[in-house]
Amino acid sequence: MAFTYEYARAALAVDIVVFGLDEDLQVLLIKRDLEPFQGKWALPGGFVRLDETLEEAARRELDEETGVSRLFMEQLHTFGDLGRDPRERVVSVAYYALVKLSDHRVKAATDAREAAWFSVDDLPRLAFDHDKILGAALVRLKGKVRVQPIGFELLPPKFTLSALQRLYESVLERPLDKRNFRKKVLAMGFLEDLDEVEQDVAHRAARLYRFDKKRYL
Amino acid sequence: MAFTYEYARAALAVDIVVFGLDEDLQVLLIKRDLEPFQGKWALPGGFVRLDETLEEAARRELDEETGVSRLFMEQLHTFGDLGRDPRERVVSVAYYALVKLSDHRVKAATDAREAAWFSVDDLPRLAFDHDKILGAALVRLKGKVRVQPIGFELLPPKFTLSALQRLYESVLERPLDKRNFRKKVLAMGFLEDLDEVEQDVAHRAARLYRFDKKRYL
DNA sequence: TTGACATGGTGTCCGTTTGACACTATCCTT
DNA sequence: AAGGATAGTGTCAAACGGACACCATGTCAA
Repeated sequence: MAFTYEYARAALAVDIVVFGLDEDLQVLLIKRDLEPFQGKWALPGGFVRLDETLEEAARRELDEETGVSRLFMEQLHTFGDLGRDPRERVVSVAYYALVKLSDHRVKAATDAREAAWFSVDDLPRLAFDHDKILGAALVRLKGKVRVQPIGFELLPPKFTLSALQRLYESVLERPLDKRNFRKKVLAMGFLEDLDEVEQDVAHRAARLYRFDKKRYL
Repeated sequence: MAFTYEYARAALAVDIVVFGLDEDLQVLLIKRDLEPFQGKWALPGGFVRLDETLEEAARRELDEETGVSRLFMEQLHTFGDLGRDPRERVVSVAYYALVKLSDHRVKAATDAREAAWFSVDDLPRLAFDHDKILGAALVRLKGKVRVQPIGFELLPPKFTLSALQRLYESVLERPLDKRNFRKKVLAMGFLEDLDEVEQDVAHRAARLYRFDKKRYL
């Protein structure tokens, strides 16, 4: 089946920058199995179908290519420069997403398509203009984390204040003062103290907290 | 001439929210001369050609439809919901722009296409999902103006501190304290005192200032 | 000419926020 | 029992933000 239009049309794609947290901040990439850029690492993504919204397309492609689903996702920017795809004009709506790595690490690695997590400090050259997209996503994440508590999307349901601080330090790329950090996040009032401590650690166990969405709103 | 593709493609458009400042904050709209929504007011915009970037398309459409050119413009968000255009699937990349109304008021009014400035406090119902786009642009403008001195794009080259304050009050939709405002903007250090005063006013003349881009950077 | 009117221009105080800074507590391991 | 690792805790000073009122200057009209 073919589709014919009076004027030439660009192809419309979505690309997704998926952030996860391990020791440091990670990004999910897939290895391209087709030309162009065959064998290169790229952001997961693909073409938008006519019967799905842009965000639906992003979620579908991400699930198909990496098995990752059910995550926080937001539109980032639309990239439409000429020549960003060597085949033809492709305009790509980029999204960024945050996932709890604990939920998703294995799935991504065992999927048919080769997908892997990379530290943002040690990235390969990416296909297309995906370096640029990833850079924009990092800038956005840094800006966002200052004003909205989106960081919790990256952590398991129960976490320690130290883990939360490491997350913020990874995203902001600078050390934070422990006392000031704790003072501040506790003053925000949307952390619920679970009255539990972590298990099986080789040192004093830290208290566990949970993000209380109701209190945040 | 016709163009044929293996898969169905959405049409790609741009829409532009142009802000100007008069007594209060204004938006530039055009009256649609074709179906759908014939006779309704809408944001200027149109389809993207394959040989131009998204921003080029936005500037071209704006110039064609309203005569407005050479302005500050930034990408806002991409709107791609199903059914937002009753004819077919259209994905629109929205931009917002700021202009000095003094430069542009007449041109827009005398252009062949019916274009007009509307106060943001007194807007008609717009065609398509343009209400939603305009709402998003207002939210963005409010957020942006707090952290970046973009407001100067809306004023003539020489302006008084009162004019600057009225601009901020229009954008933020709340009154600001005169002394605190002056303290703050002068402390920022990118206003150049021109040692001139306004002319032909029926009261004490105010000093004129200029935005000093070098000092800002 | 003078008084009314409209807008310009100026400083202080207080409460909050931010950032710098160091030591003791607890639990596990050897 | 000692050492190692991380948890947890408070104070002070500077910067910032918001509330608040009066005199100055120029035009216009009586």
